[in-house]
Amino acid sequence: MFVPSTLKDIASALGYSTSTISRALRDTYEISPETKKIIREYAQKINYRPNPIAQSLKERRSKSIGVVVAEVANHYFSQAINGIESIAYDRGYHVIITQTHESYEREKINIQHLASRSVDGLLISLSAETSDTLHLQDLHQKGLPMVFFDRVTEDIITHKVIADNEKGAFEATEHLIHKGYKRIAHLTSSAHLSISVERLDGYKKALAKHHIPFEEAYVKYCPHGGMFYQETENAIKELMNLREKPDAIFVAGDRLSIDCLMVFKNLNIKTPADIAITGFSNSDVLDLMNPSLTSIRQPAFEMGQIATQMLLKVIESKYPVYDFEKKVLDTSLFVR
Amino acid sequence: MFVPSTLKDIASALGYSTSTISRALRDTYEISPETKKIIREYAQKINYRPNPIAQSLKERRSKSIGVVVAEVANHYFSQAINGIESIAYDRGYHVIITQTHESYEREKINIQHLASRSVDGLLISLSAETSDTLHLQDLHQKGLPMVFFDRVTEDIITHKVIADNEKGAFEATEHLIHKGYKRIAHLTSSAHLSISVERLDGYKKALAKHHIPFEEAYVKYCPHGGMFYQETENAIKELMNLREKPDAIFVAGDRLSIDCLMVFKNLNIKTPADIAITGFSNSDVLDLMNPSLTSIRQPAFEMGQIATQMLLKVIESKYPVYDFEKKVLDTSLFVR
DNA sequence: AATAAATACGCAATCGTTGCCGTACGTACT
DNA sequence: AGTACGTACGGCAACGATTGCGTATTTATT
Repeated sequence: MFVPSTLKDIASALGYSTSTISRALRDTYEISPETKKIIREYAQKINYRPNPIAQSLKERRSKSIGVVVAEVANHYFSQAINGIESIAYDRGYHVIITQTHESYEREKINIQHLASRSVDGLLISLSAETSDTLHLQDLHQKGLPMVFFDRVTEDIITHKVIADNEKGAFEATEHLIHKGYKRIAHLTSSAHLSISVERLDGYKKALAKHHIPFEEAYVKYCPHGGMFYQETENAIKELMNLREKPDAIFVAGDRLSIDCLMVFKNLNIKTPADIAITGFSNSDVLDLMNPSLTSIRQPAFEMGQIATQMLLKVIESKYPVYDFEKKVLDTSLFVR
Repeated sequence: MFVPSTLKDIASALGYSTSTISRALRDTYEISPETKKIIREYAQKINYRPNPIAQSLKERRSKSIGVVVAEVANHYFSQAINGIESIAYDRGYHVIITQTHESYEREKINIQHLASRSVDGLLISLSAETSDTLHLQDLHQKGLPMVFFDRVTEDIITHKVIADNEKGAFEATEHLIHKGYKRIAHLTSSAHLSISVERLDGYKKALAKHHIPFEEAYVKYCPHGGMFYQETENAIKELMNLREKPDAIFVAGDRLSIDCLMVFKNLNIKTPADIAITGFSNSDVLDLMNPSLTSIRQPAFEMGQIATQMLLKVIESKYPVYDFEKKVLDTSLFVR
């Protein structure tokens, strides 16, 4: 079986105590240079690595951070993860990624697992199904550092990183208005997600600015964030069956936008002839898509980086942190 | 700071020894039902969770498996990961995902980290840059269970799961031949990757079957597996600058296929007018793409599942395993 | 020469959990 | 009454690494 060598192995091989080995390898001043040399060369030879499990137990930290996202197949999240890793690896932290697949239950399980596994902190983007955050409040109040990104909650006072969703949504909607569309629908994720609220606000503000009345019937929610294709298709069908059919739609989510294009294709809805569309998406293949999608892109990589920097600051702070920040990054509109 | 409660806390609160607490919670027969009840209720009340770090140290296993893939943004890999998780979670294992971004150095670091972090086993798909596998042979011979999927190596005798790459490549190439193309190029990842070799074989066989001579100049390699856009663009440019320009191209990789379409778009190469294309891809948005891509799809989810089942079988085997299997799954051709 | 200080290392406890061994008390049997 | 066994629990060591404290030996200081 797989059994790596330990300090004790080196100690008995070389005739020193484990303390001496440990100190030699950690370069403590009390060990003579010659002894250090002997020990280090031997350790090198047998390719000794300290057991991180034992270190975690001793030092009560694991030098690892847990990440909770909806799904890695989502371009926004995979880019954010790359940002997270870019910082974490540099600082000597390991990254443990978990997916909720937009399920509240899965989110609870994953977070519980990560917490009990002694991650030093958590980077969280809430699942679409999550409306109450008691499972997180509990951990937070016990002192587990956490930073939210993208899908945040007001229930927990900590660092947060989001895109300027309201502005992004405003621009996307206004873009449709400028193109001459007047009956603009809005397809979004579940209602309790922060991004849904903010993007709805931006949508409403754009309508208001241009004196277009807001129609409740034009707003469709997908409680599972588009995890089920049928959810999206039903929403679109309902919109298309309205007496006053919308002539455009603003979609508030990466997966949702793509799914929407799928629905259009399957239902043979032409765009922009039947209905025009803009949507949030970080996909890097949008340029290849037909129909094309004018998109709002979030700075996912930077968001991951900033969230990680914030988290590490809290983790490595010697004193409890009470001063938290909500960082809002700009979005960009790509007209296609 | 975040400090969860321990057996000792319960013990001193209730006046028992830690051994008794431990046994009561693990439902050992030597503890009286009444004592068990008291202890369990208290544990429930304070929401006690055993510390997995301590358990790992004691039991010399972590109930977690490490996954090494090129990048999660690749649809093939994200689907495989979903398959991996679906099995692992059911069996009580945690999944730690790492990305190589096709870098050999990163692969070494990640694997070393996972191994020393006491994962119970490894699911590996090699990076495009990896040509020697000494870092893995070492761990394997020390007894760390590992299963390869997709990008495998012959250097290590263990379970492997791959798609029928040769057949997939054969079908993709033959599809182009049936369409009437005769000068068929082949764009592939780095030459030492198993999938590259197998797909090249399939390509050659299809040519041979239809008496089309194999042209070395028609085969272009991307040593970094398409991680750099320029690599792909240069390869395409070289093909298009040949005296006898190819009239079709078979692309052997998910990322590469998409990148190829990008290059076509950027260089204003029309397909199929200028050049026809087929490629390996597990993207689920291919139907939305323009130009469209006839694709060979691998059963990624199943591959992840099977690899995980194999790995768990080795991990949980009481005796050393010497009988290994190479499972080959069928691919499917989607004509677009 | 006597004392102080520096050098170089070992011992043992600790992190949280588990498991082997021991034992006090009670019950049953010959 | 004496032996045997079962019940219900406690003590202790161990997993691997770290660290405060102790100490033997050498070197420096007055």
